[in-house]
Amino acid sequence: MTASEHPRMSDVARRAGVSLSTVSRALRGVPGVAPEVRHRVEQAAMELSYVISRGASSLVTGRTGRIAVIAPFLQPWFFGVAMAGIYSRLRSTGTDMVVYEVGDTTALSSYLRTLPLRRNVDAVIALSLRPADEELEHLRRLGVPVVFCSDEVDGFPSVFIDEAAAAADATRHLLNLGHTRVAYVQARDDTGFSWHSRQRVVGCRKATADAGLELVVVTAKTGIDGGALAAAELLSLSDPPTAIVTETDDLALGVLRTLERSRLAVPGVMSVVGFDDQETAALFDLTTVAQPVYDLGAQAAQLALDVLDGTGRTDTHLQLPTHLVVRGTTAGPRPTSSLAGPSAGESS
Amino acid sequence: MTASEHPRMSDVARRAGVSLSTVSRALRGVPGVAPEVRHRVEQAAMELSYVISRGASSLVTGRTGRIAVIAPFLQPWFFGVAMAGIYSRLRSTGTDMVVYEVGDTTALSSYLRTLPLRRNVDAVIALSLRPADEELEHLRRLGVPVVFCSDEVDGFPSVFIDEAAAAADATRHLLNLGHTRVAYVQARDDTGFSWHSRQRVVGCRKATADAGLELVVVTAKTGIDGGALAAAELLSLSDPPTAIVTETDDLALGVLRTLERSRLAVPGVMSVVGFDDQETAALFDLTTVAQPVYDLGAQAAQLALDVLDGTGRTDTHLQLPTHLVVRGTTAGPRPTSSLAGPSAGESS
DNA sequence: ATGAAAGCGCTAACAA
DNA sequence: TTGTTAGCGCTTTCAT
Repeated sequence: MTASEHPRMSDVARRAGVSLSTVSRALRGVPGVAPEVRHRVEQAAMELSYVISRGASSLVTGRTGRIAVIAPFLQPWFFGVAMAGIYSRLRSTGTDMVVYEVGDTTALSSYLRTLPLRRNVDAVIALSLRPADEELEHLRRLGVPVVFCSDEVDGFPSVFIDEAAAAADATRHLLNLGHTRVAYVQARDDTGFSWHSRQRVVGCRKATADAGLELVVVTAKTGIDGGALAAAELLSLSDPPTAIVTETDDLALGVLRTLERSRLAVPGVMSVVGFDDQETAALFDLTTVAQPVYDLGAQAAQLALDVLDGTGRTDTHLQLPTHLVVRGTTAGPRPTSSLAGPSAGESS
Repeated sequence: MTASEHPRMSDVARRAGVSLSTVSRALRGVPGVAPEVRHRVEQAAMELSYVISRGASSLVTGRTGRIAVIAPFLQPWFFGVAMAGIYSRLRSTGTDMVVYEVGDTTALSSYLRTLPLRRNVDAVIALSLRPADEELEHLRRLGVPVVFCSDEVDGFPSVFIDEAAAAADATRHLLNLGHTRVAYVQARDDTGFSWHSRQRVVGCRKATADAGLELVVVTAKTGIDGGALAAAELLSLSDPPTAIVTETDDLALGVLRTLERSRLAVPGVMSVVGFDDQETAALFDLTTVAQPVYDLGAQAAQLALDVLDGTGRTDTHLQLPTHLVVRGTTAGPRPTSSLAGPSAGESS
């Protein structure tokens, strides 16, 4: 893409028989250009297949027309969906989306430290990512436009769900069904426990506490395999639970796998609730908490856009609704709640 | 991120007591700077938290330090994994990744048409996307650096698998098991049939033809639901197949769902083979063709990088290996191959 | 409504 | 080895 081959604004100016600044004005659609002239300029630009060099204009305007999305991972379901949501809003304004993966804490902080200085983007959307407090303080002081998506952060525009309440809903569903021994599978990755993670246990614990019960918590690596291991751990307890809530659908799928391999009927012997409601949840007939991930992304993008055009305020906190989707993996506990009994193998 | 607040190169120059160009040279690490001076400059830059404005330098160098990834969708498994692969290579060179979703043909061609003119990126990686022939010709003439990932295109660097051979492998596996009525579920989205799609049927058809058999082909919308519908269609045939190959794992999952709801044993009554080997394939014990998606992305990124630094050639075609992963959804057909018993056609 | 001129922050000759 | 001088392609006062 050798720069020399592209027509420049002066080429358009010459062809339209006007000055450089007139072309600039005409093409940007600012008022103060005679309609006839504007048309001539557009014509010329079209004939030359002229497209403006954003780099050059951002050098003077200070705006890049780009927004960064930073995420701990690129691969998991959540991020793909959220990005699709973000992109949907961005595309309509012609804003480009540049993506960074900041898997571990050091990558994140090093990104954030150089952020205000690299004028590579106009704003940042942090996807399910919470920087350390001192980083946040630093960003706040600098007044850097960062929008948090799927996390609520003081002093920054944020879009999120009520994690604790959603998790509590799921737990209460189980409690109302009559379960008295409920376990929670918490995910931890290399970054430690995410914000989600911490909020969701709190919600579950509150729900069980309100019922005068205790919550059994085990931690697991993220993903299906992590869930499978966690379930094995729970099953080896001296007094196993009769219901399991997991932090994500992936974990629930793993739990289901272990259960099936152990020939423990679901929901006969064990009830399972996930979180996310991704496509596979329906496939497995998994009861789960649905969260509007696409919208989370779209709204975050909107907030970022608002901040950029001055419409936005840093204290916009947007909470999106979740709802429990009850499917076939939850039911009341068996009268005799021992895990001993024989049980039919369940579906594949 | 107001530009005025950032320290500029001249600030560093003043602080280090050297000239602008010395700072430029020192910071870029080009030879011809006294070690002592270089150190002083780096020191000054650090103290000021100076970070270079890429926009300004790309204005003069003509290089943006950015690569575009264009994909038809952002959400599906394949794209997340491929992007993670791309990113892994890009990050090490400090190249930014800007992502565009060009779902339909018009979005794609309008992107490609303005591409050479918008100097926003140094190169483009097209993910599982094949432009129309005239677009390709146009790009070839312009000499635009485009790398095709998961597709083989003449005159452009490409990274891909042997789609036809992989699909043929899957089919032969079934044939060797003794199946004589094999069906293929082909995916079609709004863009029509992708390149994959066309290649994979060819492979299946060749395999069956070589065995003197016919291949039953049905088309389906992409995704789990599409697969479920396709399976229903196949089950309602007067002479249903005993084995089904699908274009993707997602489709296979849908097929499995319909089969399960129809109470048709897998692989007892029906064998199923997917394509991709994503995480859920193992969960469902699905026999499938594994393709190295992450590597596909990483290699494509490498080719793009190579083209940029002059190392690359436009005729680099890289074929990556696939392999059939045999799991539990495939077995020989039953002796009496009629689909007796509870029969076809249930949906949701 | 239009044009001329002065940069935006950097790199790349060219001198020294 | 270092500094000086032009621009890169635009936007933006300030005149006209």
